[in-house]
Amino acid sequence: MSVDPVVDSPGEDSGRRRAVMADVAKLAGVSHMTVSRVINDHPAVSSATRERVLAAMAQLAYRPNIAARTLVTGRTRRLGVISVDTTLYGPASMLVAIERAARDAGYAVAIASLPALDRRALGDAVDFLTSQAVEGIIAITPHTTTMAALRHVPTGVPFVAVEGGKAAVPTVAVDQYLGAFLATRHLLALGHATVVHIGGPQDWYEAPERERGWRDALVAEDREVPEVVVGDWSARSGHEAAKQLLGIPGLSAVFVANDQMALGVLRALHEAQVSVPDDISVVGFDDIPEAAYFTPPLTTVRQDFGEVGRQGLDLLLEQVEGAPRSRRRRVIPPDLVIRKSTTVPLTRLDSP
Amino acid sequence: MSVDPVVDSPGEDSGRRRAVMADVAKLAGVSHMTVSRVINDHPAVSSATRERVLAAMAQLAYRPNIAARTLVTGRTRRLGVISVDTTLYGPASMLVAIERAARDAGYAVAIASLPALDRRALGDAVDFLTSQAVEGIIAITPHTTTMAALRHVPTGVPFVAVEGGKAAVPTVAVDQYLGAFLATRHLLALGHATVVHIGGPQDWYEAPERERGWRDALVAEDREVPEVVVGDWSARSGHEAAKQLLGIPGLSAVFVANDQMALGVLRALHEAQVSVPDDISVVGFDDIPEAAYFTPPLTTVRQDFGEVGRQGLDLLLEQVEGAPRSRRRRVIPPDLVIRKSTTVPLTRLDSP
DNA sequence: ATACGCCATGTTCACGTTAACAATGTTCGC
DNA sequence: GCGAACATTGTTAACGTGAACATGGCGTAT
Repeated sequence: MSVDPVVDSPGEDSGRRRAVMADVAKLAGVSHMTVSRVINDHPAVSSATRERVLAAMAQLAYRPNIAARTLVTGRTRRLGVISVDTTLYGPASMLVAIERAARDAGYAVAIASLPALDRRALGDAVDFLTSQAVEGIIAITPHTTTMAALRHVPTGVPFVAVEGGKAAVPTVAVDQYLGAFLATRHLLALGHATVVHIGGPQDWYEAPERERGWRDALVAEDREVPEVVVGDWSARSGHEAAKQLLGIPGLSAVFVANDQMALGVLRALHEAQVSVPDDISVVGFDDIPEAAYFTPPLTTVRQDFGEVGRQGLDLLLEQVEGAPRSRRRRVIPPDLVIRKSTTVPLTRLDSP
Repeated sequence: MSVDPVVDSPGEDSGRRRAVMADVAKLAGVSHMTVSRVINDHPAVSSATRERVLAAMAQLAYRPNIAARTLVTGRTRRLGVISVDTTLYGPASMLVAIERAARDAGYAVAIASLPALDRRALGDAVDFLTSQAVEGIIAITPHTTTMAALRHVPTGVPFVAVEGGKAAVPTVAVDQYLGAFLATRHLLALGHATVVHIGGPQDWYEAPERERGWRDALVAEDREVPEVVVGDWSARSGHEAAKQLLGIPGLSAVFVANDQMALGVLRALHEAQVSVPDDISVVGFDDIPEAAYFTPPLTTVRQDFGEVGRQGLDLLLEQVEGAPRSRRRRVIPPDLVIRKSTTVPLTRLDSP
């Protein structure tokens, strides 16, 4: 329990006041301007002087006052992230990736979570971050409502939406359509006559995209397109949706719009004594970390959320730093991860 | 595709430069000081003047320059959050709760994620946030290593650790010991002779605590204390641990240190044709949203992460705002959530 | 009627930094 | 050896806000 002697080391008068540039200057026997030059790596400082200044800075545990710097330079080097529900795996992953990349690029990240999904909440969040003087904002808002609200964001502050469909602002997103297409084609290639789809809530950008990919894959091979059952992304809703589907005669393959709902589906099928994949094949979407340990391990579509976050930051910095803005929309391809929840349908095994 | 006319409304000369206090003052025909008083709700402003100033502010879309304000007041109203892996459900939930509560209290939140779990990474993160002039820091670091590193945090900046055991700093945490005790006692009460424990990695604060609770519950009823098998929180490790346990004769109840590992356990048991709960009862820890939809729905210990986050913020603000600091450690009680993965053991049914 | 006090507002300054320009000393070319 | 270019350092002035103090006008108590 010894007293910690780190930092906050005594100034000359031990007056406890944080050292400022003038203090360093006095101790090093130079003007404050020379100290500023050392800090900003200005070339016009002799190495002898630089050493003296650095020593003084260390001795006083000097930290630059960023408020003063911001005031005079007009740059805050801060970015804002607006996010819906960072409890979800996707948004959480993107947030982490964004923060890492931002820090590497010398920016700090302030966050604002959305308490609701209406235009008002988005406006408040933008307002809040703007009042924090962020130089740019990344929104993780996979909802059509918030996407629409983006249209009303005050111009002037660089803005990027990740995982948010076609918007009035630059965007980075995983190709949901492609992922759904791949998943469905995988099931058809195994020999399933058609594929039932359990979709997500329609006010999320991903849901209609995934549905479209599924539908097009069926149409491309002239298959019947069954009715879509809609859930709300939760395991609970997947569980209920699956119970509805059990009555369908000949059902052998289900493409579920996310892994949580797929979990609910697996459970419902298990309860109904329906074997997966022998009786029914199931494909999910997202590849959450748990998916590989479902019963059975889930075939699903992996989205590289980290990459989405990094590219989103990249796109934002292009705007912030005024680089020649490249294309306004970047698309990340997903990967189909085949595990144990899909196989050849029984009907096909029966009649070769 | 019409041009958006919102905000950024034209200044008098449409010179595009952001309006400052002086501009508002001129337009309203007052001094900048009166504008400042209106902004800060100073009482000594006549309502007529106030109206005029507010109108001018609206017309110019004036936003106060927080850097200037910070410079003169010395207060940033910013807090920092350091977090391990916000991809995990617990940390993510706490982060959201902290941000909400902070914004409500008028503070902004900057984040710093830890790329590694050593003392160096923690030091860097603290350094980074300090350089951002945060007024306080909350660390979400459930590791004994980072906890130990907290000891070396520079004094002077208020600090709180959430979910981090006994530390050199004020702490808020769920009572892990109690949760484990409740879980184990529940199994014993059902009639199981003893309970096997699959523990978490020992360098996490929670792991030894949960193990201790489990052990004490067994000892309290004079039961045999089996060897602990250790996993790494992942479903994969739970799966492997369970395979090791299958050989144990008479095994009828398992207390797993988190829900993900419990998921792996459920899968391993399923693969081995062992019925849960009929052959073996399983209890998890955390109550992640998916737990209710495992096969079978998982009996587990719920932690109120939101509450931990809020209390953590509360504790931090006590320090920041210099209130009479209350106790330095707050403990949140967990809840046992009984679902379908636990029941009376077969042995007991056999011989009544 | 006058002085006192209070209310509303204005003036001046400081916060800590960087930009712009000024002022040294130093070296090099011819 | 002298002027010009250069390297190094210093001086001054912003940046936009809030604190502290100053000012003026008006009502009221005496």
